[in-house]
Amino acid sequence: MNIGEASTNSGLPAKTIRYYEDIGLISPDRTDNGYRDFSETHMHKLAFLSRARGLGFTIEDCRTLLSLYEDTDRASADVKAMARGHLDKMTHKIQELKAMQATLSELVNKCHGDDRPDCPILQGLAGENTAKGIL
Amino acid sequence: MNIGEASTNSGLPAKTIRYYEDIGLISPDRTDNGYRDFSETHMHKLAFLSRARGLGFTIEDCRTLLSLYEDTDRASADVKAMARGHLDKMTHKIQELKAMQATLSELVNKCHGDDRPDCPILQGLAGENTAKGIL
DNA sequence: GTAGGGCTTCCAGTCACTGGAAGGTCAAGG
DNA sequence: CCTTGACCTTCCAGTGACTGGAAGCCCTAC
Repeated sequence: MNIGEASTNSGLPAKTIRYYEDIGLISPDRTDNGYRDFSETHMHKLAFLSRARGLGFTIEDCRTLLSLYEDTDRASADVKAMARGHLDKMTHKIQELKAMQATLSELVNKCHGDDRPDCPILQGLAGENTAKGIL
Repeated sequence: MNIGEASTNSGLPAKTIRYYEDIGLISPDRTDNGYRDFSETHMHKLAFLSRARGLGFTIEDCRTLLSLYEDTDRASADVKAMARGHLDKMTHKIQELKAMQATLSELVNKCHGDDRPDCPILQGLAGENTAKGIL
């Protein structure tokens, strides 16, 4: 299977697949003409990578996960620890975003949004928040 | 005020302030010895930038916001539209992260996490999800 | 005069791709 | 046999928003 088909089947752009080879995540065979040739095993790995990336794991996490996946002697505790670490980061990120969202929407609600220059959003950003300091 | 003090007062790393000058967000004066010299006005801008970045606005958003801030003829509607656009992106991002979080925590909960190799997390990533397809 | 801390510039690296140029390969149609 | 077009190859550069580090100047204190 050449890269176009591999791309279609895995949902990963061809560029991304080449990049994954570049950084050593996969090493597809080559046909005589130099084209990459993806076996079923490689397709499984691409699908694995696509899912892991889709869950927000970093490339280095994916490298580790792939090696755990291929290591039949792994301890599931190792995988679980990684996943939990990643979950913690996600939870933290969500909290952060929610805090930003809350602050900004408060400012947005205060802004009448017409053609006059008076703007509580800019005032908030400038630190002129006369009410309770939300920033 | 030189860059060290400006950094302390604004909470922005000196490197970041230099970077902001590089990309034309601020243009502090220079003293005879070549050191940057930050006026009160510049410090206000740095504080503004720090808050805007803290709310997740991109650098280009910040550039626009700063110019609106300095334009006393602005329409608050323009600011509000930007802020709303940004809020939408944040909301979207939060949804995305929550979806990842939900999927991954489901897998984590299924994983016993001991020294045996059997691991629902890896199985899920590999697409061997025998239950309802959560991935 | 020398030690330290702070300042300057410039270059390179981060992360995970993504775009584009220049060129080789292959199957179909004329 | 030639061309056309879709595919593939490699390599280089750019993204966003910094961040780290090297090499060297400036200023103050001892």
